Amino acid sequence: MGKKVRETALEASAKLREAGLRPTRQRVELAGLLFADGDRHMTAESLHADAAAAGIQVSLATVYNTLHQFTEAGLLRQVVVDAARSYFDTNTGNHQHFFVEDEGTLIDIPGEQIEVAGVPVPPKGLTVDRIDVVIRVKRSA
Amino acid sequence: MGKKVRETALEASAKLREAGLRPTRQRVELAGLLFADGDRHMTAESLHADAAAAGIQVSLATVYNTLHQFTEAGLLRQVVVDAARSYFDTNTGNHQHFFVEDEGTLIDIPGEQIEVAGVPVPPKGLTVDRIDVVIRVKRSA
DNA sequence: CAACTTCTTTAGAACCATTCTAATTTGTTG
DNA sequence: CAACAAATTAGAATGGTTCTAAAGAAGTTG
Repeated sequence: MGKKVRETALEASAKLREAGLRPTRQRVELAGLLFADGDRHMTAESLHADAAAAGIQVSLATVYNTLHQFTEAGLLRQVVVDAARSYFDTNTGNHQHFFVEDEGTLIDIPGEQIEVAGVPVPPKGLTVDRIDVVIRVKRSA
Repeated sequence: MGKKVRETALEASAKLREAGLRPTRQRVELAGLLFADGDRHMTAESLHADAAAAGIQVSLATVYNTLHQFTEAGLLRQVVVDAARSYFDTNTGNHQHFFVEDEGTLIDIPGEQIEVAGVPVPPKGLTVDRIDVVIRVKRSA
């Protein structure tokens, strides 16, 4: 147990170093929180709250910085589903999402399950960067 | 010419009345601007600017109100592609978008051209509201 | 059309997620 | 450990959006 925590901290440090990010206390601890268990969705606010709950002392500004740096380093993926706030996902692989509009929560749709056909060639001078599929769902009566 | 403008104003008034919205000067003029030519994408700011350029006197607050009312009435569709601002589309039919990230512009992908297969059944208690596909494109070197 | 009710518009304040700033602290390297 | 570069932070600033409360326009009724 104690060992496990230590290991993840070491792993996190290595991961950060590989990504060209200094393994600071805040980054290591946030990485530990983020990549400990399975896939995870979050906003800056929710991560800041979770960190506080886990006893990690980190400012909201650093949470924002970290989310962006992790995203740039390919450790996280940003998910645009809501004009009001930004979501991030620890699952960086090819997958799509359900978005529960009433709750503002995301649910992963694994792997290659969804297939998008008939995508036209983009106009001259443009190349496809990514295809995002969002399935908006509502609580049914 | 004069006649054309008058007609669109009349059409707009009718359309608004049908939607349960009072045909006020602002709403009629904005509708005229929006539904005059073909499909159109906009943000609140851009519509406000276009209105000003067209000599329509309307406050930004009213532009926001109008966009939301038109959307609720099914005259517009909201497109979520950018966490920073909200886009609206006069094309309310079933279609998807290219989003040019460098420019913040949208390009329609007509009709049934795109097909999404393999959508799983949503978790218990949830029903699909809409499926959005966004093809993010970049200016190629 | 007068009187009245209800809905709209509006300027400006308020809001809230996010970014920025400038000063302090921490990590790294020789 | 000294010295420099990079990261963190509190709090201010920003920017899109919403709210507020007051004035104005539209609809209704007699």
